[in-house]
Amino acid sequence: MIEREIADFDLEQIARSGQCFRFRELGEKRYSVVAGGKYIEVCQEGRLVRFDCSEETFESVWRGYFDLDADYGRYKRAVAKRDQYLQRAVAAGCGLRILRQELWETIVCFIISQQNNIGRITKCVENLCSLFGEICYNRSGQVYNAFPTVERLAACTLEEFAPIRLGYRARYILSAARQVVSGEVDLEAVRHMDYAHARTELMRLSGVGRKVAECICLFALHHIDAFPIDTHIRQVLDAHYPKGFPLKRYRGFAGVMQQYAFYYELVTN
DNA sequence: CTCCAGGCATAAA
DNA sequence: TTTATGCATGGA
Repeated sequence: MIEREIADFDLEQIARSGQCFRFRELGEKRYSVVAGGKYIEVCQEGRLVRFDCSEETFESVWRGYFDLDADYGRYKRAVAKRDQYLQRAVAAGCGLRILRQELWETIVCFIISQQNNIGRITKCVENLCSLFGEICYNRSGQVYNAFPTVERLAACTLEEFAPIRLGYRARYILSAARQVVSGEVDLEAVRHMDYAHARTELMRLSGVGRKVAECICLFALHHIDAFPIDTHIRQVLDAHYPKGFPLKRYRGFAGVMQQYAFYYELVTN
């Protein structure tokens, strides 16, 4: 069991922020997460966060996953004092973090996310994992499913996807998986590209347009200058930033501001 | 019944 | 290059 006092960290906000669909609420401020094939239970009391794992696993996996080495106070202090909207958004989501999620998993989840709502996205991801994800056991001997590998999904047929209820996104995922397995799109290369090149390359995948590619860049590749504009952010920009969002002010970490705004819309609507 | 949810692919202008 | 349209599903 690892215990840490962590500033600017709120497990509940992170779990509800809609960047990862594999958090499960176990109890009061207590969640499980499956990421990169690994299972962990985390709980929080005030600033004290408990990670149920070994020191080695905490250092090699979860410190990076939860972005614990970043100084979110610095991001928050950059917010313009007179920007009332963003000030409120940061106050509402003061414990958010940009996670470092596994690339293939993030590609699939955000293909599913298009023209969809978070509740149904979560169900689709659950269905996908329980059908095609490797069966694993946590430290208590409970079963969980890893996220399906790209090879496993590439070997599927559209008919096998039917019970997942992916709608028209099923063929996108199948095609994207085959593009990766065939080498047509090289994810290992994408990992080493800068933001602009990674986005362009990801958009070659079927079902991945600009918005989904930017989400993948932000939530998997940690290009935190990515600023995905979805329907909610569009409304925020129209209502509060008629002259455009001040991207220059937040150059290098605009994606963090995007996440504060997205979460704020989530909890206030 | 209609409208909408973290858009995308395709065709047409 | 920008702008219209169809697309699966389920909940409000």
